[in-house]
Amino acid sequence: MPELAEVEYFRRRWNAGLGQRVAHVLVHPKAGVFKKTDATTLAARLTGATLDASEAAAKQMLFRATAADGAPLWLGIHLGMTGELFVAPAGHAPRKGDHLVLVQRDRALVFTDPRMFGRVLFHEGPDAPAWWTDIAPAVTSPAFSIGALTVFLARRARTPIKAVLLMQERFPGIGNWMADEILWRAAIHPRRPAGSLSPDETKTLHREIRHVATHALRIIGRANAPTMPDPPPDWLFQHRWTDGGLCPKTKAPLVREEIGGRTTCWSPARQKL
DNA sequence: TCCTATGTTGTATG
DNA sequence: ACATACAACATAGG
Repeated sequence: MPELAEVEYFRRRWNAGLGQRVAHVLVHPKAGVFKKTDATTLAARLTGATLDASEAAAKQMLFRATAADGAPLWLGIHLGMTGELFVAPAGHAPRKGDHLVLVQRDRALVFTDPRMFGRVLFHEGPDAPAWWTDIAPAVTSPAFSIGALTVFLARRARTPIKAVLLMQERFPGIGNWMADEILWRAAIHPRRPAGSLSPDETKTLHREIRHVATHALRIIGRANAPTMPDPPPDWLFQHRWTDGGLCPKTKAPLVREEIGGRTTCWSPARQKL
């Protein structure tokens, strides 16, 4: 489920636990989400630690904590395809798929992920780990310039633009639905080779990447609702999975096909090859 | 039963 | 070394 804005939404769900001590930690150490982490060490070091702050970048979240002995701890979570964070009562009994639970006095912070494409990362030390600092600059930051975009498209010249937009090394946080939303707004066909975009199209693409990211963060990422809000009905998002769905701009039928290994939805009336 | 799924990574090939 | 394409991971729900 989670792309840029959904990750931000889930990150904020754990805000209730910031500034609070972790009384104990429940893990399923053999779960696939701990493939890159020693779950036993993580559980031992987070027990008695205090959660200090959190951030989101790309599709990852970082929770900073201070161990009982004062050491700085860094907990990373990637939600994969089906991961979620939620807050439960302190007595929460972990169910299948609840891979990591930070139990505090007044609540339990739960990471659940049935499909287990998500990952938990852990680091101890004064400096932020590479898995956090190596994340590419946000598409809403000045570093994401038209020049940088142009260079990247040229390098991936023969790949369909849809597949290129999913590359996290340049478009951190963009996922399947955001990529389709961006191309639909920019009126660019998802099969267009990345190297075939004109300077004007590149400029439009750049503008719409920022537009979709900014507004998704505003609508979904900043929401406080207990269930995640959807974008408004004039976004492609609301229509992309409906059989016989119509383009909100042209009212013509939408099309779904696999491009770059992912189901892609577009409006043939406004996105031409 | 069969198909799909808002993601990443390893591997083969050019 | 770099670009490109695709299978594999694991599970639930329609």
